[in-house]
Amino acid sequence: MPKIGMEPQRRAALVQATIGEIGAAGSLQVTVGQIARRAGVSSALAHHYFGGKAQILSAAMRHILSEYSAEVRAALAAAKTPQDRLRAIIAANFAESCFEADVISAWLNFYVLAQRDPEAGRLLRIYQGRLRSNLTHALRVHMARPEPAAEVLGALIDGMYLRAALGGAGFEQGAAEQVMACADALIRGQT
Amino acid sequence: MPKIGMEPQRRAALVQATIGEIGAAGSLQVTVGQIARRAGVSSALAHHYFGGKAQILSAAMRHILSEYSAEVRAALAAAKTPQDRLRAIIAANFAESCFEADVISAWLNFYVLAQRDPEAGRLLRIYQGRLRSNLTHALRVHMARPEPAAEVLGALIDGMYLRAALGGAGFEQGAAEQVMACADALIRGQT
DNA sequence: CCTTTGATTGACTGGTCAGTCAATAAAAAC
DNA sequence: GTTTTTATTGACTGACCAGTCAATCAAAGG
Repeated sequence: MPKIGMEPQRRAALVQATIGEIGAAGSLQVTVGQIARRAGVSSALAHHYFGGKAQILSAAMRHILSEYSAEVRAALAAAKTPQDRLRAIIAANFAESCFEADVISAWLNFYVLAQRDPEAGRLLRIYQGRLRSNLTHALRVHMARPEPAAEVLGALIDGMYLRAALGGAGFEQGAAEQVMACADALIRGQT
Repeated sequence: MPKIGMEPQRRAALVQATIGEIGAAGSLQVTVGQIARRAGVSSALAHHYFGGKAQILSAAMRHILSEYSAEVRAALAAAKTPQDRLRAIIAANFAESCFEADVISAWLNFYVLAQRDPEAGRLLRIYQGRLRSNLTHALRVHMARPEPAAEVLGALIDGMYLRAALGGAGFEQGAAEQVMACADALIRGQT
């Protein structure tokens, strides 16, 4: 019973399924067949809409990054005072929609993909650039030379993701607080 | 002309070739054939000595981790004063033998492997545990409650590796200095 | 109606790769 | 000098998988 206008739904389902499969497998070596099955369609349809596995992966990556962007933008908009902005950014980075097993695993795998696929590298560099810029702005209220601290906090957030990917225990909130504590120390201990 | 006692040499060459291939490909999807060719032997011989691809990967991982351990141990032994220890550990983490394109790439890929292979996860957790322990000890000279700072510095070092894996510019020495600056700030700004 | 268009699939293909095995050859041991 | 051990490989196989294609089905448009 082919209904019309399926494309957007199928695309979304496939993207979601891709993240789920990557998370479950802990690897980019998921077959188009697995992804398609999880999305409830045939692998041929996945190829039909996306063209190839590379495009499916790319779409999944864009989805994660855009969801992340939305989270940060919302947090920034909700920040009452300039001082709030720093905490808002850090909290957004560990919000549920981003800091979740499947997403973290996919995100880690995208770093690997970036070593091979220039497009993936470009996307990741854009993400890093935005994070740096956001942190720099937020830190400027607190310190004269915010750049080094922004760099450190950006790397620290990535490091927390990496450790979360390794599994371990209840990072979920601890991570955000540790990053905030580090931010406080950087502000207080500025040279 | 089969000489005797080749096994150790072949194993070492294959391990080295594995790291090289992973670094070149930016992925664990390197074939046993590629690894073997780089090591100058047939893929059958690689299977003969290691049993399978999983064991080759595991051996490469152990090699990187043990080289890393040696670097840290040497740095710690060379530290004159207790205050030196912290800088020594951080410097060792960014020493040439560890902080090199191929090795970083392989190390990142091992984090991915750890999501699927419990043995890889175990090894990585041992590495993290040692780093935490070393940092905690070194920080105790400077602060009453070193644990949170050690946690943060460990994650920060991992984050720096992750960013180095993404390529970018001359991290090589900048990274170490940024981590040291962060350590100073944590010590100075302790609550 | 009938035809165009979008949705959807099963079946097929060409290529790749981990792992096996029997064979060869040289050193070592007896 | 024969046997054992170690080193080494080419050739094979069984599985898996991305991508293709022709066919089917139903809604929409005329």
